[in-house]
Amino acid sequence: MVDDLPPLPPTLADVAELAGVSRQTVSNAINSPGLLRPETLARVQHAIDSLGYAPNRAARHLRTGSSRLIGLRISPAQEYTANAAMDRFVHALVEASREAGYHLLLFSGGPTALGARPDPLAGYDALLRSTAVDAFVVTDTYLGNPQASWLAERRAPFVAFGRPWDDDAARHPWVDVDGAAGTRLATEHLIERGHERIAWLGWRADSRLGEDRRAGWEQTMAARGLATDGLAIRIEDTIDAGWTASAALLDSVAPTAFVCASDTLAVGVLHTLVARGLRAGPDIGVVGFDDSQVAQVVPPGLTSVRPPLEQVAVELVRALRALLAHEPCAGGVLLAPTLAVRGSTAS
Amino acid sequence: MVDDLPPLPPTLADVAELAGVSRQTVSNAINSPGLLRPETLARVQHAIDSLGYAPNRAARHLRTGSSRLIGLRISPAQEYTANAAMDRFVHALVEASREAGYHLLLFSGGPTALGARPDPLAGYDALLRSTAVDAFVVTDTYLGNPQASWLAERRAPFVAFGRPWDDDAARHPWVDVDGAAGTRLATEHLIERGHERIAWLGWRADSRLGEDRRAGWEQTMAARGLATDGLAIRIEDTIDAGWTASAALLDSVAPTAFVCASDTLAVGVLHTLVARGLRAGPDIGVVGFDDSQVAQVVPPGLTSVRPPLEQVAVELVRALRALLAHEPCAGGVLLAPTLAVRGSTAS
DNA sequence: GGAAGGGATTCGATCGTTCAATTCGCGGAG
DNA sequence: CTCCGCGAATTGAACGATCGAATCCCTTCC
Repeated sequence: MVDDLPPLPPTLADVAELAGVSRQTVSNAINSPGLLRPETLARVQHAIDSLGYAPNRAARHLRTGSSRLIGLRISPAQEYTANAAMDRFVHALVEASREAGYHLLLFSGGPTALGARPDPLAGYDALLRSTAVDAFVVTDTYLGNPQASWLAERRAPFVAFGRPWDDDAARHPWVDVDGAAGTRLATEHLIERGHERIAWLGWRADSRLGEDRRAGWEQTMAARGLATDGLAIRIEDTIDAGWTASAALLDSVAPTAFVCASDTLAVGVLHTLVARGLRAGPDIGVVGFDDSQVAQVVPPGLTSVRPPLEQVAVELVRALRALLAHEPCAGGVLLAPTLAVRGSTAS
Repeated sequence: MVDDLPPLPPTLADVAELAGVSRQTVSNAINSPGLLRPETLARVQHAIDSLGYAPNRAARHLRTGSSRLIGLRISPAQEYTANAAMDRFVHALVEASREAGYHLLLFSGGPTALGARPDPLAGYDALLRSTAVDAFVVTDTYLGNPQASWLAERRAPFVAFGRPWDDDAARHPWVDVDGAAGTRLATEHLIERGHERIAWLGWRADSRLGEDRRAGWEQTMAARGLATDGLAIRIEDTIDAGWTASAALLDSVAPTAFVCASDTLAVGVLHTLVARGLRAGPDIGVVGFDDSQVAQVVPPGLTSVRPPLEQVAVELVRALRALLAHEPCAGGVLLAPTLAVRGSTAS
């Protein structure tokens, strides 16, 4: 039995020979076509096409020092929450990267299984030292981002999805979604529907991200002259916490609507309503944050703040290209979310 | 202002000089430590550690021909469905690959924007010819997989998640989830809870995947001597279709439970129940398929067949390693799902 | 004592591309 | 007629690792 291997891909030299030019000329045809005489270019192009030539990435990477790969660390999918935004974001990032001639390299946080502290830096270091990627996209900067400062310290190129909340000295480019603007949209939407007692379900006060979103609710309420006393509560980001807290609020201050820091919390509210025989929408308004798949499909549809992830991805890649081209750092970009209106705020 | 660049990473030669050995000895220390005398190995190791050396992936790739990268094409996240399994799967695959010393390279299907047919092969070809990846994981083989036969034709190494339903000549390794076993679990679970009129909500008959899942329901019903006449319906995989179809079934044959080919369809059933004031669980049993985040969090919790994606990923990587080591193809692997029981089948 | 053996280490070439420097060819200016 | 200048194409070296073959050194055996 003959174990015929796949044919070896053609190289620059093969193309050069076929076209009757030198290797370098073929290289130029690909990288700086303007240097060639039109007739030569055509001849080389024809040779490239007929051989099905594509530059060997390894050789190019070795010579130029650029792998045209962007590193993205993904954390385990959180089950039993509604935080599935990663899916949409990853795809948007793949698409934006492709248009810039980059691919995405995924890696995980190392041995999370057992016997190891969950080192947030594992993986970054190895990829950096082996020159596997040109840059990183860092996503979970809201956790006091040790990654960002660590990467900055090593002068590793990276762009963050999320503001450097805690670190005033941070000088890296970032892209973020304006959480306050999102909850402002949500609150105004509810007020327009006639609600006045609008509760806030948010995270612990040490979450800067959570406080940002809370501010949008608070500002809007104040601007409309609506009271907020006792209407805000800070809890963990789980369905059960949202469930318990919303039940307690209904019993104490009797809000007619909830603005939530996440879809997960909003789903907790939906559970309370179902348990009490109340209808989301006509009886109690509910707005989530993230526009997860859950928000889109859960009956009767959860109105939710939708982060413009496609736009975020485009801006991240734009910043990355500037960074890699050693252009001056343009600072941060703040993008406005939209509101996806569904049944949970219908009357 | 000094634009101090990141320091150049150390090379084999640097380590060799520090340790007082040749380049090749350092290379051996990394790739075949058994060849070195223990004392030499220790000396080299110390030099490696103190310099923070890691092999340059580009150089290694160029020389060995292996990029230690696995290509995975991701399609746009389908919104307004409950098919978020990709998230869990991608992470499981990243993790399994990491343990085998591989990383995942994500790519998309090319210019899906406008003016282009959605070529399912775009991306594969470019990566293959530029030797960017060692192999592919192909996931959407249920679509009559042109990828599989195309890749096989080019002798490109790949492993499929999904059986080669239509192609008897297919000789590539694959891993799949036993859909019939899953719906068997679901149907038996409902029968144990006292249900006898159990409906099937599935896909069009030309979906082999859907017919596989349907078979599990049908076999189980037959084995228990339960009638299935008029209880099965074949529709598209959308919430609206599931909604409409389940409403029609309730009016015509009045089933007490639904087994669905997907969580998306099951969510459609939930919508019907909410609209009619019926409770999922006590009134009507509902079982989905995929164990998506939606199933996990939607009130009152959707019982769902859970594909063992972590196990699938491990088997895929195992098959990939065998393939790349030119070991004989071990054929396919069929894995049994489990049932995640939740409120939608409670009494 | 010398040859044979074998484990440890070294040397030179090579993977496919791009960079830097050079050569070639041609037209116009001196 | 020579020389300069410029665009177009070529040549040789280098990126950092691994492969194959050669070399060294030390032990063992006759």
